[in-house]
Amino acid sequence: MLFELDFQSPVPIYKQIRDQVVLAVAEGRLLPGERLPAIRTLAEDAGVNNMTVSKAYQLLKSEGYLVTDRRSGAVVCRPSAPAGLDEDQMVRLRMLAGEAKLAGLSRAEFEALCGSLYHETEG
Amino acid sequence: MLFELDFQSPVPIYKQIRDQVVLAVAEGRLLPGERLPAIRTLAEDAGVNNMTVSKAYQLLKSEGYLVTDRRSGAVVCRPSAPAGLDEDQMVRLRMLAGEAKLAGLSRAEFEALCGSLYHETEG
Amino acid sequence: MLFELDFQSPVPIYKQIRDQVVLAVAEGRLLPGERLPAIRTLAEDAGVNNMTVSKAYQLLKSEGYLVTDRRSGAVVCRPSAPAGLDEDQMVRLRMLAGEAKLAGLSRAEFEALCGSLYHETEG
Amino acid sequence: MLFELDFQSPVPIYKQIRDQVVLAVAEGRLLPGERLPAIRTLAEDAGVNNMTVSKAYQLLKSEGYLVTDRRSGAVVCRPSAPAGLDEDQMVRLRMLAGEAKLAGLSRAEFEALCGSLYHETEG
DNA sequence: GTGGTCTAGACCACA
DNA sequence: GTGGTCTAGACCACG
Repeated sequence: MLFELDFQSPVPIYKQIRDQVVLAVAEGRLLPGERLPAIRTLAEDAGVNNMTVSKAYQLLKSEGYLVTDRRSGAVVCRPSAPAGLDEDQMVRLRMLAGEAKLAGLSRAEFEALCGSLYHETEG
Repeated sequence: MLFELDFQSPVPIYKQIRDQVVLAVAEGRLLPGERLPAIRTLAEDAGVNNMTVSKAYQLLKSEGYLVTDRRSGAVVCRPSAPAGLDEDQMVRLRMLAGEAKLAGLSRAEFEALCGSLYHETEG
Repeated sequence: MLFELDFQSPVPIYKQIRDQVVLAVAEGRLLPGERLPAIRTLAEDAGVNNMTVSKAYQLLKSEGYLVTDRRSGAVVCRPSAPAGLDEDQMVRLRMLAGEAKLAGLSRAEFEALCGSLYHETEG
Repeated sequence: MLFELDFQSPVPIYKQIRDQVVLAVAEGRLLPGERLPAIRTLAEDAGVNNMTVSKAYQLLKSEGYLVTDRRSGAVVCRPSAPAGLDEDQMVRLRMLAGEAKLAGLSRAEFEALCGSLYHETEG
């Protein structure tokens, strides 16, 4: 099963789905060209509303991680024009850098940690 | 002025305040022991409600970035026992590592970026 | 009716709500997995503001007595990893032990009293 | 030094002073007939406002733990007519019994804990 | 429907 | 002066 949803999390469910798809792609568990389950299927499996899954898929589409083909449904794809992190992502990363510093990590430790997390995603 | 709030942002205002305080501490613009503005003062300056600021301060307190002295109000402090990133922070960082990868950054580039953001906070 | 609030009490209303929920759980009047009334419902029934109830619920959540399921609202739960009394609770108990002694109770009487109060909560 | 005040505690300072006097009496560190420091002295030593100490002393007086003699100042005394715990104390103890139960303590464990805390105060 | 957030006031306890 | 609490509304995100 691809998804582990936490209904008690403050993170919206559609966001959790989106996040887990992105991670799966980054880690190579989901390959470009591969099909995602149909909305109804996934919704039933995960015990959530169709609308919730639909929202997640639309978000993924708008971010370029997904294309919907009329015949084959939702298909994974890596962003066509990778252009570095966008502003929102930079803000989040900067925030984490600050928190890491206050949490006692040195710059080297923080870099190493980031690298190892990137590596993990090598799958 | 310490705070720049974006009232259009989906990020709650109390969270924006919290974030900016944390960043300010990390960047050395706010020193441990320094006093934060009184709730009412900040609320008026920023044009938001007292309770919004109050909520931000309580969040900061619960995270250990702030203590409220019964005599002198809100005082900045670095977490007494820095213990690395917590689980939530790790999840956020891991997510960013994945997104960075899909955005076309190499591991080295990502590490360098993280390092530079950490460095920025050296203030 | 689950709640009896005393608006004259110096104890904040949100704290009273929190206390009564905890007691109800301890006494078995509220079972793990059971739903608590919706914030608005409870607020209206009790004649208090939504935010007051909301604050009580958030406090209960932070203490692990409550989880809010994104689909079905507030659900009671016993702390997953019961780990004895925390420091604050120990301080309060120690204070009471001292007061009991000064109130003329012998050690045996105090123990018996504590036991009987625990027993009451067997519900 | 008799007092250790925590200015960052949510417990009011006057209440902390009152609590520590009561504990000291219960533990025998303060004996009936003994004099407490003058308000001004204590206030200066502890770095708090005269009013704060005064409030604590008045509270202690109203509870019967203290009498003020025009010549000798504030004098410790055990309550003249020990009459068991009052209603407020019972409520607090009952609350703790419930919390102890939810924290995983058995009735026997709770009783033993209460007993040991009482014993500690034997000093 | 749910909880989360916010406003524009207010009162109180504390120091 | 400070923070803590509360009210009576409101809007939004989520499912």
